[in-house]
Amino acid sequence: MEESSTLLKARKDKMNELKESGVNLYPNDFKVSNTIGELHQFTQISSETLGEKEIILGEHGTPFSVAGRMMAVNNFGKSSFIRFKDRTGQIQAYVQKNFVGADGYAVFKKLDIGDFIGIEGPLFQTKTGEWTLLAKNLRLLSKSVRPLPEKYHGIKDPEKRYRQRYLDLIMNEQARDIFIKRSKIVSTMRKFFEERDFMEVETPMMQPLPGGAEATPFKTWHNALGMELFLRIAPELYLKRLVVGGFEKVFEINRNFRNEGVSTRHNPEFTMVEFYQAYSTYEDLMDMTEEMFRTIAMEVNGTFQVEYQGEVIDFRGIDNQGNIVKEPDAQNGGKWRRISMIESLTTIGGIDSAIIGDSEKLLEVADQKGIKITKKERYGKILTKLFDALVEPKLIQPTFITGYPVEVSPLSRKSDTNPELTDRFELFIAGREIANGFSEINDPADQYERFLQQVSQRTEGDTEAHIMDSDYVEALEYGMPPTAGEGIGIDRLVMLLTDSPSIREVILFPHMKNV
RNA sequence: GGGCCGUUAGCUCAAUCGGUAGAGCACCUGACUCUUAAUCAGUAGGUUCCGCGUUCGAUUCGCGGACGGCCCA
Repeated sequence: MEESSTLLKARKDKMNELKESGVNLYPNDFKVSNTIGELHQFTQISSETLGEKEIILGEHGTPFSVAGRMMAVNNFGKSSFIRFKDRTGQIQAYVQKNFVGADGYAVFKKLDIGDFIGIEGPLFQTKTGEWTLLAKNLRLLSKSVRPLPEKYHGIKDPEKRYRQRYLDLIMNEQARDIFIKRSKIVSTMRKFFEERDFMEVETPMMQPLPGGAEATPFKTWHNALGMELFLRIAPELYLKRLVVGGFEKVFEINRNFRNEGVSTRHNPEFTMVEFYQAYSTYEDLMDMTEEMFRTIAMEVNGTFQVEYQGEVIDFRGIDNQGNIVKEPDAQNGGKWRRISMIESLTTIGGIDSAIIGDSEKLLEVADQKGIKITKKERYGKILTKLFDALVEPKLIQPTFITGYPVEVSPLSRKSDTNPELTDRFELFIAGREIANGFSEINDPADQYERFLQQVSQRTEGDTEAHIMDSDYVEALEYGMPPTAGEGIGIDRLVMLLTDSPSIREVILFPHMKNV
């Protein structure tokens, strides 16, 4: 309220006049009978059954009682058209001195765009046929002191839109739609898990040892316990402790925190779903992921295809003959492409299959192509970095990459056929990683060895390598059923399904520097 | 972290070669009882992101900084 402009002053003057004439600026006793969306439904019915020009009443034969924010006014002296909106939509109202009375109209004329109002009255059609709420009574429900952005151009400055997201939501329909869709995506996903007998759980966001991913954590401090805590980088190790405990199907949808830079694809806090299912493998999860994405796409967009930044992404998949399944349902669709990392490097990344097993030669290729890999990296890391640079950006249609090297997969079960590789996949869509899943290590001795390897990588300078979690190894020693688990980046999924180029468009309050 | 671009009225944007900073919407006053980016007349509104420098004179040129956007790492 410290800001003093002529605009604010003008509004406050009018506010004071209203107050002095006995108007409560912030009453709390107005009862709403219908949303604006419901009014539009009424008008559709009445146009068919009653014909035009009929004045229609609410369900019980009484006038409607509707509330919303005033967005525009066309004033004609003794009558005015206004537009106002609630969460379900916008409608026009007609305010006429004859109906609301001289005093009521005088109050109305002191209101501003942005004020919340309540209107009681029936619906009628104007000359142009537009169904309009006829104000028999109009009340101020909440005063807006600051002027809204311009009605036609709205608010565009991205910085302002993110810092003052409420203005973005008031003015920009597209912004609203993205977050409505986001909510629907999450609820559809939740329903998907519940229908399959998964149980939703919440595990610690503050952890004494950060684990379950390779990332730098945020640190914090617990005063009473006198101990350092880390904001979690993943819930993985806690969720698997729950599988040990007998919760055989669990999922958690929540925030993770990674202490890294911000970009169009990274926000320091982001939302993931992680889920674990006993007695299944990473291959089962690939099937389930296809079904889940189809279910969500259909529920949210009404189609199995989505256009993302000019590319049509197709979730339908292919049948046994290699043809796109023309009319799948969510369950009975085709499979997405599944290809091993090594195969993808030769067929998509263009690396000669003769040198794919030779670290030295691979480093030469990396150097030629300007991909920075330090000379002492192990084979598995070299493959992964080449993959990131040469293959990942080309994976536009949904593609599962399998056969991840052991070195980069410290929590994934080793393949029975090749102990250098793991039973793991990552899902790529539109050139970016969107999910990561694998059969879990449940041999405590193997897990212990993997942690040891990570610890030695850490001492060699890899600050993101995993740290030893002996408490977790102990949990495995009690026995964990054979299990597969997966994580899906919700923000990236929302970006995909809403055609958003930046992660900031799908996070309500993206992280910004202090001004 | 690096490169490029941006920051001007509440909002969306102009401002020629360095010469008194403008428009539309919003606001305010007035007219108008079917408008819908209403219309008409009038009024008012500025730390040109911040600092330093060059210059008779800086929104404009230079340097430094803040914040943001895009790209790269």
